[in-house]
Amino acid sequence: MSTLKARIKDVAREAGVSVATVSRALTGGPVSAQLRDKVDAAIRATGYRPNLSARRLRSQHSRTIGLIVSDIRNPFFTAVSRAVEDAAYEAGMRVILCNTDENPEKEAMYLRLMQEERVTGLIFAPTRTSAEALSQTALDFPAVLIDRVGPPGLHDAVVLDNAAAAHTLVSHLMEQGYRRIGGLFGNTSTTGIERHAGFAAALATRGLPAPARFVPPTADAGEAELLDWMQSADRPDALIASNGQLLLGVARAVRRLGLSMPHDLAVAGFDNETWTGLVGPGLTVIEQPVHEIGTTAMSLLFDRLQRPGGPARKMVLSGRPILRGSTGARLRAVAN
Amino acid sequence: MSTLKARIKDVAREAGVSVATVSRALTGGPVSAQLRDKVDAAIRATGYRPNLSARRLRSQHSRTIGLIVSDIRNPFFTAVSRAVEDAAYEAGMRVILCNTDENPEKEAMYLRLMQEERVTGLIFAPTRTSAEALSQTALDFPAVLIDRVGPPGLHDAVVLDNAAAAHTLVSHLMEQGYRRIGGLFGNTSTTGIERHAGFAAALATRGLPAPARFVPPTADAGEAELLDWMQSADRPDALIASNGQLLLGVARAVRRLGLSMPHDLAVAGFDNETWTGLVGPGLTVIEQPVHEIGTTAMSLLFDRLQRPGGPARKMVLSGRPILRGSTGARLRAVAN
DNA sequence: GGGTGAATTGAAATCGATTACACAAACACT
DNA sequence: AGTGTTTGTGTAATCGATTTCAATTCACCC
Repeated sequence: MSTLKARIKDVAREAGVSVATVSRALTGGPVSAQLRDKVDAAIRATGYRPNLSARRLRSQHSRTIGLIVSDIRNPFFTAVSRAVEDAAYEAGMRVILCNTDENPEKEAMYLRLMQEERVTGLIFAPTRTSAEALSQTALDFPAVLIDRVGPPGLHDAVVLDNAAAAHTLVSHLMEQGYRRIGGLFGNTSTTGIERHAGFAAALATRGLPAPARFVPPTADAGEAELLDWMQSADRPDALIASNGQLLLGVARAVRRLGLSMPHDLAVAGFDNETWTGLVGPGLTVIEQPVHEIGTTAMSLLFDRLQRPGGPARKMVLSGRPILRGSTGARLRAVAN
Repeated sequence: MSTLKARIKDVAREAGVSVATVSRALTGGPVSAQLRDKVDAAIRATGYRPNLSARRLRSQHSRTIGLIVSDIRNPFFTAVSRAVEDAAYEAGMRVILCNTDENPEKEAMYLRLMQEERVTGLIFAPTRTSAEALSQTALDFPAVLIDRVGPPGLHDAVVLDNAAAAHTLVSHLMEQGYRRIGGLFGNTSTTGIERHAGFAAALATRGLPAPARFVPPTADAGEAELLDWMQSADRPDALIASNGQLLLGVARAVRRLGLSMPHDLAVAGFDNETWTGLVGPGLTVIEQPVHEIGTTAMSLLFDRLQRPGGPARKMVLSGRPILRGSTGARLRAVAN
């Protein structure tokens, strides 16, 4: 009954055995069935719960994995983190989640925290700046980078085939007849750069210009940028947005300007968030395998823990294009 | 340099002081400036990071708060958890996040985990079943319930004024001329019950029937239920959905049936998720003060930690109605 | 110049568990 | 019967920090 205060020593006294026996009963060591029953009864009687800090200290493994993302409110990271947490708890591990807000200082601080928690491993979506710094910092535990790549060869990684996905979207838009295709990219991560590369490469195949703007990856920034862009001279007639937040901003700007998709502006983007099928004619997007990204990251991490040596592995997953009305076929003369 | 292995003892040797002095330098105890500098230098030289497990074990406080929600992918909980985490890290505390999927067994298991982690406090959104069981279980730490109420007088709580909010939505619909107003409610939490009460009360003021359906709080369940409902005889011409997931399901069903809002069906719901202004004519919703719910819960928790005695406090926050086109004015004869 | 008190410092106890080691009993095999 | 092995158990060391307690220094004040 008197919880909180019961220690293993109390259980041992109650059961009339040594603390070692209680510990063994707890952790599945060799204990006779008879004593095991006594211990179980004593645990129930005392309301004993093991102290995980003591256990971790003595056993020298934390059974904890760290997860550092920019913002858990971003549905992409939410979904990934859910997959990571499920896999972790499944394996009897805890997760420590940290939000960096794309702030390199916070990233550095949380990396220190991970050391202090003696995490077993880390899953990390670094900003561009700290992805580079990551080559300097030696970590005491294996890390798997997700979504964004770091210095090659140093850490395991799970990423989308960003260039290919962007290429797919742009090709689709070109097939639909669009020629003035703009791109809105996040400026804090390597994904923005890679997606821009695919975007530019696709347009280059037809010798088309590739007007691009890099902004902070937030809905507000995306909305403001598009409002500005659509009122400028080089207004595009099709647009790709390099992540869910920017796509949300774009959808807001489109509504605010009273534009209709795809007639006034064709729109395509990344991240098949819950609502993308519901706005306007439906938004064409690249769906990222969010759950697989999380589970794959955990698999890589567990593999690495079992075989610490070995070369870094990079897992490249493909996105799935979901074509909807926002890029709908439009009969138009070859424009421009 | 040699990280991972440096213990406080190594730092002490390197600095030529005792471990006690290093500890005091670390935690801001009384140490002369001279020795403090030496210790700082030794810490840098050794790459020392304190072991939080050891620290927690000895100091007997974990500086950790637990957060148990049903599903972090629900944007409501995502936003609340972000607020909680920010407040916690601000106060130098860690957060342990757990997802229960509305499963009472998982809830019980995670409550045990909280005991084992010796959390300083807990923030918890219980299901209906475990909200009741909560009166039995004595916890070793203060808990603040959020979103959903437990047995009165036992724990601090932060909730929305659910009945009033639902009443507001229904009144608004009645003012718009709707008379066949249905309600779709979640069946796992007390919020569904409270919102249903406000819904029924509002309709009762005009002697109108209050057809209600209770379903699992998921988009799929909401969609399926509405598809069924709209093809039945007692089809409503206005509907309220008691949370964001159900509202999402409703929006999907509306689109799938090719209905137009509000002409074929007026729709109102809870949770002003990012996309609610973008679908159809915009969805009328009650916006919950998600961030305030999180910060208020943390405030209540910290207060409670400082003054352990005292009566349980229940903080009731108001939702903010956001009227949009999905319930837009419609000139119609007094129907039914 | 000696007594008083405050400020630093270190040695050792302690937090609550796991685990190395020793040992006893039971068992198997020549 | 003697030896070796396995199994179960207890004692005590240990993990890496904080904290108690006592000792030392030093300034200050009659």
